[in-house]
Amino acid sequence: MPEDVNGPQSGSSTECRAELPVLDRGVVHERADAARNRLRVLAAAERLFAARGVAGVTMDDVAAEAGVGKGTLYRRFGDKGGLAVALLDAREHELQQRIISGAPPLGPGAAPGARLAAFTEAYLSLVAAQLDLVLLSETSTPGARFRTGAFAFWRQHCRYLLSGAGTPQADLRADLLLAGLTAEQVRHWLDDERRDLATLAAGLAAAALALARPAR
Amino acid sequence: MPEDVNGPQSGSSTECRAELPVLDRGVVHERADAARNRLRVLAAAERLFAARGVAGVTMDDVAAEAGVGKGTLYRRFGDKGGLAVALLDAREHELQQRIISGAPPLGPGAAPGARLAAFTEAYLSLVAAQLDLVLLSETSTPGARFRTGAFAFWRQHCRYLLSGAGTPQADLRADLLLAGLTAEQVRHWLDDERRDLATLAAGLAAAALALARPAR
DNA sequence: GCATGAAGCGGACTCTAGTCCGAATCTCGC
DNA sequence: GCGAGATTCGGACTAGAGTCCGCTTCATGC
Repeated sequence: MPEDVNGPQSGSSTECRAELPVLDRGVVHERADAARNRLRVLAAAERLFAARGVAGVTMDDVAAEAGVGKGTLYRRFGDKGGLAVALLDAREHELQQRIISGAPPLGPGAAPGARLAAFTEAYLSLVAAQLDLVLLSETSTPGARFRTGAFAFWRQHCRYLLSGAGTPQADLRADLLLAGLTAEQVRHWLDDERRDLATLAAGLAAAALALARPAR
Repeated sequence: MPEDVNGPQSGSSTECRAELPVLDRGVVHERADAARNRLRVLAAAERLFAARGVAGVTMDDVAAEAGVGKGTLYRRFGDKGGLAVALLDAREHELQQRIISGAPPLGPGAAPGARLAAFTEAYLSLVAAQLDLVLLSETSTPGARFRTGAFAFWRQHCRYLLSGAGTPQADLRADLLLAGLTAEQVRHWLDDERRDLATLAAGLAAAALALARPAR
């Protein structure tokens, strides 16, 4: 396991540091060739994934399409999951912004319960829209899910809202809610059980509220 | 993906068919050599896993230790996860029996909420006791978790209890609760966050009850 | 400019899961 | 018993993820 996963790469999130853990791994000095290759790889991966599906693309394919060696790929992104994380970065960041400074009920201003329900629906739809990538990012390595910066953000947000709602053991319940929003689980509901996304979102939002209610 | 995963192998669960989906794939005719090899493989796997840990054992190792070809291994168990499922079979079956015909609050007789809490704790401790095997069985293949017979049992049981408690969307919430009991999640709580098993059990049982409460 | 050391590069290599198919073995009807 | 046909066996083979390390390229101080 490399220590440099997603090195300098998400270089646009510095506001909001005080409140929530948004990562901006030091935007130290990225060498020109490194930057060029990073962009090439990301573009190549996006192209290939779109064309052949995430499962139909090997790391060799990505390296070849990007005109880069495999070593470069791995030095940069750690593993296949790291590549997925990098590709998801923009979308996740956008949702993070809506949470931090967007309009209620997702953004600040609404009651914690309402915000939690809104978050549940918004996050579910992000996952559903990028199912394969999220799945890859969560399962490439055991426990990968818990190690991404994005996860830390979602968890922290849920904990905050649950605490605000007076929920006992907010930490645990935040994890429980997020466990239900795993790509694997969402895929199961959507594909295997053929549930309707909107209905699922409503059901999960209701469940989140049940979880949030303070002890009687 | 083979179609014969875990063929004739869990040949001891026929009672309780009416109430819950316990699988006993036809105990048709297992050839003598096949039976001998199945036992050898299971014994070899148990030995190796105990000695070197699940992660430190390859399928080649198991085949060699069992004195059997790799083809045999795969024909029999489908993949590494199938082997784990077979190894877990006995333990899971025992819990299933306690649920079906054991003493309350786990067994019949107690109120649905109490049974749900008891199930949560009992299942959590089963998972914790066999973390590596359960992890393997759940993650060897995407969606593997949802395909095992054992999972169908746990889910059905939770659905039944939640319905009995008057919970809206019992199906969805059963899945949500079980999502919090995946090996990945449990491992995270136990190993990464170093939570205490007993406290975790209590917290999850409480969360299960919150999930179970009927809409106000 | 240019020397120099650090960072980045890339492709050959390893390791393991999973597949395939000819050969061996078993079961059943006679 | 015994032959026929299906089932099982087993090890060589494939594919793809991830590692390694000598070579190249860059950025900085002079």
